[in-house]
Amino acid sequence: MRHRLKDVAERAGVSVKTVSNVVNGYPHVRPDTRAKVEEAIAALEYRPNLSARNLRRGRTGIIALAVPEIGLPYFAELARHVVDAAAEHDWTVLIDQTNGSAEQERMVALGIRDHLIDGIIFSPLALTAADLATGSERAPMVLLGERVHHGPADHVAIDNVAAARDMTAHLIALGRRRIAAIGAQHTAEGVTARLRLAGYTAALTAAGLPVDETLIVPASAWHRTDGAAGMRALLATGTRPDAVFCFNDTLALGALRALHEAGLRVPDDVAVAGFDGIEDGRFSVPTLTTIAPDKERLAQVAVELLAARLADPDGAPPQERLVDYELRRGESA
Amino acid sequence: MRHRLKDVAERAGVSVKTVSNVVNGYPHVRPDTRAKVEEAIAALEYRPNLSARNLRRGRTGIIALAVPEIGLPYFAELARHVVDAAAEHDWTVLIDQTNGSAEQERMVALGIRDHLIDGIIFSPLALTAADLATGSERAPMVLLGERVHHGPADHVAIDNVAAARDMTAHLIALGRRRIAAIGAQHTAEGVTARLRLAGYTAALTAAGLPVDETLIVPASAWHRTDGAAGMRALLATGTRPDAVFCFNDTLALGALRALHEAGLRVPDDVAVAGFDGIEDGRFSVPTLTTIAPDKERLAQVAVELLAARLADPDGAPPQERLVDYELRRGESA
DNA sequence: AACGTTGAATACAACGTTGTAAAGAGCTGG
DNA sequence: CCAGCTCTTTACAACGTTGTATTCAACGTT
Repeated sequence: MRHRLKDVAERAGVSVKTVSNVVNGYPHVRPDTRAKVEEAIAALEYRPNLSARNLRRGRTGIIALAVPEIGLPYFAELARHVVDAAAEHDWTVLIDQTNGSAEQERMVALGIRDHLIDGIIFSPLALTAADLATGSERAPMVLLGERVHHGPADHVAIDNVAAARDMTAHLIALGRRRIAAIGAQHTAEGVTARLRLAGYTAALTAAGLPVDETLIVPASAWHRTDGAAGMRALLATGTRPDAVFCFNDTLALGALRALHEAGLRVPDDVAVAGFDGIEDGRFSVPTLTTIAPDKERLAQVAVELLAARLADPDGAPPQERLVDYELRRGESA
Repeated sequence: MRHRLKDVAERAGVSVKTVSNVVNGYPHVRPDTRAKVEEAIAALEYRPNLSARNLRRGRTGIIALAVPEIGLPYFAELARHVVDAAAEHDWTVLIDQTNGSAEQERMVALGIRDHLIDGIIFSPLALTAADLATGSERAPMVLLGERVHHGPADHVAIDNVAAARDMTAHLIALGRRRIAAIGAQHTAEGVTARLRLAGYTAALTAAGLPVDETLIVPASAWHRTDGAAGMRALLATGTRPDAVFCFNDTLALGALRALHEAGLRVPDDVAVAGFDGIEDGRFSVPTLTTIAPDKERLAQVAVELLAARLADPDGAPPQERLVDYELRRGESA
């Protein structure tokens, strides 16, 4: 049987509360008492029962990170940084996979698991502000990545429109004129896609270039395979673009693959740009030109916001924070 | 304020226990009573306090998955499958990052966080069987990936030696004779590395080929950057190999990159093989020939073993289970 | 009509912890 | 030597849930 405070107390010859005081670092404990208690703790290998502690304290020390898919490099890298940032607060991170389904995201937003978590960092794919309308009492939430306009929760993101505009402008500056985009989503859900598309068209328009609908390729998901399929579709039309802006890096890696199979050279024949700054892009052949958000900072800010909200639930009105990004040049564009 | 069983009970005009019975699906509840209670639950948006439930039941419904780094594709993909498999048991997965440090792994093994988790699936990098010696009472543990010889816990893995032998034999069958290996680790910790190296040398010996120490390149970590560095080091010696067996896929991707930078063609000049079957390898240029363990099955078996151990802690003696792998041919070898 | 049997609902205690309030111990200064 | 401190330790209750034992009602059987 596992040991409890009571067992430690009996062995040390003190009260249960004194042991609790030692465990929690309460200052007014005589050194010799403390020593006795610590001896007993060590001898019995006592470890607090967190369920009981949580029940009593009303906090669990666990925060959730909800992402579409933990297997995707971007989210995996993000998760790593969130785990690191949360460790600073002695928080444990529980990872929730929503698979990008509105259904599962709604469950997360509704706090199906609240009472188990103190707060949640949520990277929604499909949900809109309306879905997020806070019910009466819910664990504090920080939204990542999307600009859910004036949603009811704190929010951290990069400026997707500006970043997409920058990247497109970069391609234009390289002398490219027929610039395709892969990853458009015309559904209500594709918030990110819409923002990046907006930046793309803005840059084209600013440069006096036409927005050619046939160069805008939709992708329901943003996996490598979708990027490859999109690129193949584009090439199949016969009108070859001289550059492709993919709305994330995995799409871009898929596109690189399809271009390679088609016998086209990157960037000579077609320049390729991505978005997300994942590690893979630094080692692909060719290396990827991409928008690299400061993921570490993103995670830090998210955790900070959550901490503030936890300390004072009704403190400030919902915050909107922007995090820097960098246009990282690789060989692909 | 959040609602409790008591609030629901008052609203429905029944006892607290009756509400609890409804919540838990206890069969002997009259339909009209059940209806009243369910109405109250819905109206108050009642959700059970899991801390209290856990305290009472002695279970938390949470299992931990401890991996070196969640940002690495292999572990990210594995995590995805574990989360899916755990969902079948209504378990939530908490991901622990050990960063491959023996220190942090020991903490996990010692169950620093037990009492919060019902069990743990552990993919150790640095720990040996000795470190894992179970203390008196600890959450059930399933080991992943390494053959910690007759450790005290259940264990799932693929046959690393056989897989490495197969891959090396494959390279030999392609007509390669100077086959390098990247990823060797001569420290006590590198169990996996040692097994894969054993398979490699076994295949060479079986084919009557010499084991050339200068072709065996160590790598302290197995990231892309280490693979690139290893490959460069290999090329710098002046004696070019005609094939490279990298002990995991990220090393291989790094090696591909370094070969590309050196102006060498893959597989014409140098064949490259990896290990792990990560998604990236299907889209790299060239695509990667690799050992692809059945990760989904691996996760399923691990979860099953944990479930069995949880149901009956002292049931069977520690199990050793092997999971199939596949030599997946890509363009690189 | 008394009986056991089954079904439905309840009261109570317990899970292990910590906050509160209060008691005990040891000290200082008058 | 006692009043009035401060420091240390304690008893008790409470967090919200569920298992056990119990009560109460309704039913069919003899």
